[in-house]
Amino acid sequence: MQQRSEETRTRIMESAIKLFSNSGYNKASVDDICAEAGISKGAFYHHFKSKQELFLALLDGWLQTIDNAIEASKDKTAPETFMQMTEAFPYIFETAGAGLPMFLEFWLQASRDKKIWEASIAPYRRYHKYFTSLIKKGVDEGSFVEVDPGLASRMIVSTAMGLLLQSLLDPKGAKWEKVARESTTMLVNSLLKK
Amino acid sequence: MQQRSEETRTRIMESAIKLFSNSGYNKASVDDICAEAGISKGAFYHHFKSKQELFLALLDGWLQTIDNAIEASKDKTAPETFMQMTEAFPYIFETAGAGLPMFLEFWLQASRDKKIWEASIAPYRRYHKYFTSLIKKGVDEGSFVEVDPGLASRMIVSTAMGLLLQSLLDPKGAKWEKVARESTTMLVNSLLKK
DNA sequence: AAAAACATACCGACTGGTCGGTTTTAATCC
DNA sequence: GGATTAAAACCGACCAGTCGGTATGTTTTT
Repeated sequence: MQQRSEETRTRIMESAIKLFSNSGYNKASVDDICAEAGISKGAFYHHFKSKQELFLALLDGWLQTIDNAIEASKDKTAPETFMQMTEAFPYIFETAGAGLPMFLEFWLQASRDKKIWEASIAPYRRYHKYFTSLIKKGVDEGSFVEVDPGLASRMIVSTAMGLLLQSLLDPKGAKWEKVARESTTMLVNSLLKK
Repeated sequence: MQQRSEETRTRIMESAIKLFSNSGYNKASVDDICAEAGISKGAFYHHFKSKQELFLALLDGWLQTIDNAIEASKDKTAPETFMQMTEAFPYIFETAGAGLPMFLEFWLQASRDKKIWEASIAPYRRYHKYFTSLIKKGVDEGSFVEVDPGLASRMIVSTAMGLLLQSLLDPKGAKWEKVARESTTMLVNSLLKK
């Protein structure tokens, strides 16, 4: 039965997320990951042909969760979608401490590793397209003022990313969840037609 | 004479910036840095007692340039300062490809290394304070609408950081300099009293 | 000649990855 | 349904190479 195999694979990936987040891609050794997962090196290389492939698998899973979130808000109006996003903020910032360094790790690796870059850039562009069309929809619906949807998309994503980055650097420097909510409100307000 | 010593130290730091940017902190070995600088390992450890200390020195220099820029705009009005910042954008995005991974490296290391974190967090908070007081000044002067200066400061920094991050991931995905200029205009416009 | 600046050879710890062997699993046969 | 078997899953010792850092010696400066 392949259930045990499945479990092992999952344990490897979970351990990797934990260690990559805490120590970074380079510092977290394959041996460390194996120890954390409670398996042997042989098992590791049975499931993943290299450390990089494991990283790619992690990236894939992460992108999948985003895709799912987007899929879930498919048939809502533009403002509704934004409101739903703000509701996710508490959860995001709660879990940010653990997941964010991992996210940054993705970014950094992508800027240096061609393979990883190609695996990242396509979904990233897809998300930008989605956001752009969402804003365009809002403009066409008449609920948003007339802005350049592409530009607004870049700005919103930028604000979100920058906020997350700052919360990572200085978790106790501000009530980040509150800052994020107010920032979104401010952004959406400047977007909404009065 | 200590001029040669000074030169060697500078060469080490320049080589380190180049290699850290291209390969990252971990992958860029001390040997690599020495080879790039055209000096020996002995010379390296004569000038820096460890690899981390070199990194800290780099961070220091980088923060210094920011401090200088702030100092230069000391006695201008708030809107003027913002306009001056937009003028620096072309230069920033031109050199971003080389310097940004290094910047991200700072960030990532800071989130994991207590020593580096302490060296980063103090200046970071200082900059936040500066921005906040700048916006507050603008509000008091009557040129800005009444916003929460702290919140606005976080937002502006976030947008800048997010934009830089995006330009790093996808340099050819947009005309980032233009996006940055328009974003600033949009932000300042929503801040300026009509 | 003293000290600062630099070079070279080297060390122990650790890295990603391999490999031959062992156990577990599940389908097959009697 | 118990024995058989082959493949899948797993183990852990091991390899070649790399790393940051040191010890010791040589050159250059003052």
